[in-house]
Amino acid sequence: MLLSNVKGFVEGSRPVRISALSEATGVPVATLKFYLREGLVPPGRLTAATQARYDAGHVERVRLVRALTQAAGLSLADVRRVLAVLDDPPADRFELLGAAQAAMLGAEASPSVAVPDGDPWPDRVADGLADLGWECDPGLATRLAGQLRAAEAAGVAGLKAGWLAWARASRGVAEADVASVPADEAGAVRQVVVGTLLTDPVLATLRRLAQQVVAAEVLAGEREVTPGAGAR
Amino acid sequence: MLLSNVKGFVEGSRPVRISALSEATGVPVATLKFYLREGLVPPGRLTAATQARYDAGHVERVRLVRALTQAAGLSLADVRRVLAVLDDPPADRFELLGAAQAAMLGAEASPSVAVPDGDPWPDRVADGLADLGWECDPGLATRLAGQLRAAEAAGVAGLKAGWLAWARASRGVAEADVASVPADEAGAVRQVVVGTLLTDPVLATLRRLAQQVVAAEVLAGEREVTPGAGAR
DNA sequence: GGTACTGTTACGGGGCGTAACTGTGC
DNA sequence: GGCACAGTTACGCCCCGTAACAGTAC
Repeated sequence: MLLSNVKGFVEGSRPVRISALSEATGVPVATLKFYLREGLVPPGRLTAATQARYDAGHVERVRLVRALTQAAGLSLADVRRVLAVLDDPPADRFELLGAAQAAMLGAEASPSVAVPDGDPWPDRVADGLADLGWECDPGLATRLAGQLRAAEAAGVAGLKAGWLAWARASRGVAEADVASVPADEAGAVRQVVVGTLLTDPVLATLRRLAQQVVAAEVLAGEREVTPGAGAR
Repeated sequence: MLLSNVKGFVEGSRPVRISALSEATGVPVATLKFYLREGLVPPGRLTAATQARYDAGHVERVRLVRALTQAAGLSLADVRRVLAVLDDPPADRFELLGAAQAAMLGAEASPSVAVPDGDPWPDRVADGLADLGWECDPGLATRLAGQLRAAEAAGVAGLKAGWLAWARASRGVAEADVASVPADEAGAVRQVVVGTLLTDPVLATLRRLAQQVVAAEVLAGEREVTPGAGAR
């Protein structure tokens, strides 16, 4: 579907009917009606009691919903939260990031597995963040501790040392993230929320790619050290 | 639920009945039966036609299934694929990583959004990986291109420069990953598969934490440069 | 013989649409 | 007057369990 220049959306993109909206986005009319019903897409401008028009904003909105559900894997309930922040962005730029992130935290699995009282992870995380000089939202830190605990409980090794290494690497990611945030208010929210959500899968893929590269190097090194010998 | 030391699982953990398995894992009996039916948990050892025993392996298996579904957000179909690899790990250590990763690629959303012919991303990705000196699975590279394309189509900015920065940061993550892989065959598969899946959410959280830290620094810098002025 | 199991079948609820229906406008 | 459209209601599919049941063992 090579769209974006479809019947009636050539450029000036004057308002169109729902069938054209469907063509422009590749989303079935019935599904568009469903999104309208659910309030994920704002209603069209009524030209009569039973006639409505949709504009370029609707096209973008529909595409956004589809991107968040299909590419980022969000549920419609999560999408609703995200859209709420986009539609009503916080005025203060200092609150922006927090609000944007709060909108995402419904997603991402990990239904806040409660951490039992004696668990060492909350302290470890707090200490580690302090060592890094990271001052941040305690809610996120708790979340992190819970995730680490769950992984360890499932038998994952190397977390104690690993998570700090990951944290340092994450700084590099975040620097690229922040550098790409535009100056204008609305654009900033959108970039932070949509950008982060849609590029989380990108990072997952990059991690796997990098694992392949690093593993290949390590294995090559092993071969050199113990030529002719198998693994180990 | 402070478990792991429950009735009958004190240490020697001789085989027990399903109700004890339920108590030990915190999973309802009906759900355990469902998992057994689905083959996600191997059947117990029958002591009579209608009596079975479950051992420590079952406990671990159930916990693993729960961790993968609840903490990592996998569907049961994905869990099934992962378990298949764990149960029958590739013999060659060089194939191990590929097989382990293949088992994960059913998850993570992004249903392989087909990239249209004229799209620049496949070439950009190929060039970028070549510049980095990364030699890796073309399937993953294609996946990456598709994800980047989807993000850009949704209006995310800064990807052209950003993804390379992320790639470099990902190397650091992967080094920590690979360093934690144990020498023995079965343990290695488990660590790669389970470790990666369960710590993807950890990385997402770390990214958000790092965003807060970096953003705070940048905003502090802006304040210094333009004292008294609001956000730019 | 009552209770705790075994395996099986039937049912339920949430999520995400899709199809069908009844108007109204052009 | 035939067709496209608007809004609504009903239905369907998949996923993930849960409840209920019949038949053994202890």
